[in-house]
Amino acid sequence: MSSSLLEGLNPQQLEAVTLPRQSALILAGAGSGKTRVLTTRIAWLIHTGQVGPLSLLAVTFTNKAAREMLARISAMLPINTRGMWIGTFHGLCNRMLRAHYRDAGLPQSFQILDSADQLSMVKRVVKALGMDDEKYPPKQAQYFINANKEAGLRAAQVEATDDFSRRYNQVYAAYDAQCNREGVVDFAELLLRCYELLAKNEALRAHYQARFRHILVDEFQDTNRLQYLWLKLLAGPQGAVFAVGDDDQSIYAFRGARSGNMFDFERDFGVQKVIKLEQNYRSQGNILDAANALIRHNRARLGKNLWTAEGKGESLRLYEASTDVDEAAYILDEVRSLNSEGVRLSDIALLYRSNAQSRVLEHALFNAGISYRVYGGLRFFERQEIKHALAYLRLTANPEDDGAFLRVANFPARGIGGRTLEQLQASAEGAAVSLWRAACGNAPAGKAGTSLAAFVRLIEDLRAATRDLPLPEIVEHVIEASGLVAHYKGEKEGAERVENLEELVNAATAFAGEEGFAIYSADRTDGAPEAAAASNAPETGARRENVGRSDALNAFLSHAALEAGEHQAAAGADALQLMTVHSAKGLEFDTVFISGLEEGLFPHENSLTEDGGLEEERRLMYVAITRARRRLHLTHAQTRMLHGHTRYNVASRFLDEIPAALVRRVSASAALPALPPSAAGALPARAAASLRSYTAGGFRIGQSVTHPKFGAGVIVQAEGRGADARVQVNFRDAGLKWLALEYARLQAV
DNA sequence: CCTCATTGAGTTTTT
DNA sequence: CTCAATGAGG
Repeated sequence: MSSSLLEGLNPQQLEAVTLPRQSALILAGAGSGKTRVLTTRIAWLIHTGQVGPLSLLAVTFTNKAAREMLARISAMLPINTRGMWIGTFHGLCNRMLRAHYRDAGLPQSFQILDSADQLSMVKRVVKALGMDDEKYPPKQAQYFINANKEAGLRAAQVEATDDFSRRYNQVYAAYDAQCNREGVVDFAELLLRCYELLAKNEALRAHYQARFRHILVDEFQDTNRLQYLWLKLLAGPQGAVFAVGDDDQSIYAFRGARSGNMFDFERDFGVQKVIKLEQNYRSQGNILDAANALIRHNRARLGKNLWTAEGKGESLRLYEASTDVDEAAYILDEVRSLNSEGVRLSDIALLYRSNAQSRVLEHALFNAGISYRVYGGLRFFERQEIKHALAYLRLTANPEDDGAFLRVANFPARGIGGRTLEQLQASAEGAAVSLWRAACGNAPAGKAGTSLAAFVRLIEDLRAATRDLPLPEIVEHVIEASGLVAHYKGEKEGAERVENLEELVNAATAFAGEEGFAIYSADRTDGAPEAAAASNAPETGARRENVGRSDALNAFLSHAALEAGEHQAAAGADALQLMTVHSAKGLEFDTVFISGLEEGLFPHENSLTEDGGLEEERRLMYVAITRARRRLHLTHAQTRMLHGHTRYNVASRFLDEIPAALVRRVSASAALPALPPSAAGALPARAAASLRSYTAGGFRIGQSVTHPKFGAGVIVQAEGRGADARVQVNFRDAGLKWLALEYARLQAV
């Protein structure tokens, strides 16, 4: 099997896989075999004896990508991947911090806050500072904190110039102080803390720099500043970083990703070799041509052109719907006929720019009885009942966790009201201690004090009773003894929640039994340096079966925070796939529908005011197009219901950027009766009825028009008659304008 | 403490 | 329009 490792690679892939030890940038276009190159290189490095499995580090953005990488490596090499440093940025940082918690200034059982936990902590801090949460929304403060952490800045280093940033920075400082008191870290903190650990601890830095002879990075275009700095520090001056990315698929600038890191990387790491992977193994020619033509309109590019050895394939299809409902009907018909031709539903994707668009589509599919699956719902570990159970578990691991305390102190209800908690918070703040300590110490007299004491006793009992239990039994005991299960059993719609709680026990069982364990546990088997070894728990070198209760529980809680689970429970076997373009990244389908291709929607109107926003939208469109293997349908609607109002949209400029020769315009599907060609005639009866309000000039609301100066647009409002008649036109490029019909030389399209 | 009503916001999202 | 979050009242 090993001799066949390199078989079937094209020359560029082969060169990338077998590159000598040096920093290199691999520009890997969509569908060019990026993951294959990455995993084959790892397998090749190990197989040829250039590096041991424990001396390389590979980092991804999602757990899914990390799992896939591990699975592919196991398939290529007969080695045990357990213990290898392959994971997400956050997962790897967590692992390092667990191993060196003392050097990092963290308690051994530090807990991880997810975004919701973080927001509630920020709210508490804003309140404690006596700030007006209307004027300074906690959400904004949270954004401020994360943006600065991701830029590598602590509150003391932030240059606050205006009043708002000064106030938010105050929140940042207080928030960090509170996190330290409670022994909790947010996602960005995992990275920043790990970065600082390596930056200030020379022995540790030297150890890891020497250890990780090869560092491989997936989706490099999505790295933020802090991740880049972390990589640089970890690699060191002698490091070899193999970065794989595609600047054309950078669609997360809005959350801090800097595709500019690719330029910096070439400079900072003295990159000698930039390899472009441009042969695409996924899509047929017409689809690739469309993608290439579109993305050529972007200026900020490293430059790359995809090609395929396959034929041109089918033309793209463009359908202009009258309404969003009509658009859904078209898609439905096409899906039906494809399905009857033998295309599996799960091989068809329905993509849209924003989640709100899925509603109409779902409605149509539901009524037609077509099974579908929507990505992007509540995830398992984010469910209320699961968060409650985790809060109890967290309190048994670390009672100083105020967030967990507040979440369950009165859930299930046990007579600890808002008033009691307020008093407790005040006394905790006064003494600069956690709520737990405040509750243990000077519990107020009376009924409130009794309830608090009972809660304290409950947590202590949970702790004592689970001390020597294996992980699944800890979880089982806690969901029962906390009263959660009983509470939900008593609720009329609580059956599903009880099931989820039981599922949590199963999750713990699965977790304890598999390798996920190693990823989140402190790393004890790979000889960290003195400074580090000293900070490890006494049982250095312990085997997995000896790992203590707190380790197993901490690992499981980390897992819960860092891997919130599938977006939705896997539905029936064969279902149509509905998702936003963002969540489609990395996936591929036989047939893809991109819906809502309208100005204002895609590109989204908010993006137009942002710096580089339009180019990011175009990259997003590029990602959408390149998901398709054989068939690509593009649809837009003249009229769409959004936020309770009808909007009249112009076709997306992206449609104009695709060469007409690649596209076949289709009118309503063959399954529907043929319609007259005129725009008004093509409207379904109910839509036409609602639009039949003609203005004096003979123009109609919803009609497409052109103006000699402003170009293409759609009439969205009309008023007045005769010489006073005015219409409001939504121009694709010029935006909304009121025009007097007497003067404006408007033309119907 | 729970329920009902009002209010407001409404791109994209992983960790 | 529709969902989530907050606040008043039983």
